[in-house]
Amino acid sequence: MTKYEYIADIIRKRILAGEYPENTLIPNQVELVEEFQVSRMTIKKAINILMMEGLVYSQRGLGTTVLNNQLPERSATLATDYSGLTKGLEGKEIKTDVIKFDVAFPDEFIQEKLKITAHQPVYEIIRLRNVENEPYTLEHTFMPVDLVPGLNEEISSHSIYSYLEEIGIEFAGAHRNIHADKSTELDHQYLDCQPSDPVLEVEQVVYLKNSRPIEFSRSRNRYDKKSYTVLDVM
Amino acid sequence: MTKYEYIADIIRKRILAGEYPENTLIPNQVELVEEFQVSRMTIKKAINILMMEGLVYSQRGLGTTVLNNQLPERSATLATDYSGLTKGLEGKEIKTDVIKFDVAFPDEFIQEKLKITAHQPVYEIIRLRNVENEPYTLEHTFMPVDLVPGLNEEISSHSIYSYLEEIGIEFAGAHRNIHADKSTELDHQYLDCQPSDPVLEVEQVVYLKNSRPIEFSRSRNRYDKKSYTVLDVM
DNA sequence: CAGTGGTCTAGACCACAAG
DNA sequence: TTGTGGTCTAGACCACTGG
Repeated sequence: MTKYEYIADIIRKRILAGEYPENTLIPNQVELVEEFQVSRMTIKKAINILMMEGLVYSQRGLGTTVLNNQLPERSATLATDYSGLTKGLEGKEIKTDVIKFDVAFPDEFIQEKLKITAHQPVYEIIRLRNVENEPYTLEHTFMPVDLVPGLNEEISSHSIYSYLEEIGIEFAGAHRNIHADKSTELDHQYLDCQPSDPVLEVEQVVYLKNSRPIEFSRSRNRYDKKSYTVLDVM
Repeated sequence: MTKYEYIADIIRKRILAGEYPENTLIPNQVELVEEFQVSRMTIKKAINILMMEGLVYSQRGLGTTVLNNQLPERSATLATDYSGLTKGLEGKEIKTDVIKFDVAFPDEFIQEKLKITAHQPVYEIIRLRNVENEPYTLEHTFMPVDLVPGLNEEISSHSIYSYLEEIGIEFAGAHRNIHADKSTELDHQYLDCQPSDPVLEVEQVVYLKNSRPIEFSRSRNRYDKKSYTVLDVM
């Protein structure tokens, strides 16, 4: 844990606890320098984190203001949440049905997305994630076999991402595309939705630290159960 | 223009020009310090910008790698684009029909979103944006009157955001929620879509630098014409 | 004007990857 | 071990806000 992360954590707690109330200024950077006994650059970096989280906003000449407490809305998934399931679901019962688990050679589309050749096999996995016994997301995932040795149906039925973390795989980031679509036969069957219901589809490519794509997936969500939130700071 | 923005611009151009090819390392930070005659912190900040744009990725001990050229995909709107229309539409003919332009008192929902009281009037504007004579987005917008003096139907029929920039209004950021919905009567009428077609709805609150919300809007998009892309760097 | 945050420096030390 | 990027410092100057 770096100093600036540590300091950001403390200030965040103070904001959430109301110690620094909404629409007021937090102590200026010089005062924070004195409190934490660090350089101002370090304070600045800590505040930057909070600004990217949408908690505060800094203005030259004025100070740093606490914005309205942006708490998690309804069942929305933060766009920075890439494991597919919201952290807000912690504590709830999550059950995963593995509908398909296969190894096959990729078609051209998948080759392009995962930057691999036709001769490198991929896992093809379809999973239904249930939360509190209600269908939540239907995920269709492709991963290169050579990047994820030892993946199997048993692991898939729990959390693939926990497994990846265990074997020391580190992620660099993800590219997502979010759009609406008509529901298909498969959606009706598994998401338990009506033919007239739309779905929210999220396509993502997840990259490793070495810049290789490790996953291409499409997840389809009931339109009334899931949405995405994005926070832009300019 | 700060030094680090200037340097980021130059390095970005080199990457896009192929001078720093994909999947190769760019010169290390010490070399860049020598080339640009600045401190390493400044080089670091410049590289950070490119990393947030998804162009490069830095690893301790290794260097900074050029990632695959992430060019704009299909008709996707970048999530950091808050004016409602993609910059990729530049050069195309955009026509705006103002369907409703009213001033009224806000209901509770809008009061909450815009952080105002029931006695502060708001503009309520419904606009249809057409691109190349095809319906593109149906926007339903609320803005506090006191923040945007002099807004009228004529201005609304062009670009509200250009007007806001002209009168010197500065934005701090936006909160967006993206989800799918069934299409309504209004959608069928204006977006020229079928009753069975879903729509992609984006709700956003745009904040000013002084942290006041200036806009709450819902925009509804044909599911086959628009999507959102989000880039996460961890 | 005084006070704020934004940038920038020159140098230091550390964590990490690779040979 | 060497070279890389990540962090951190102490101080400086500047741009902007408000009175």
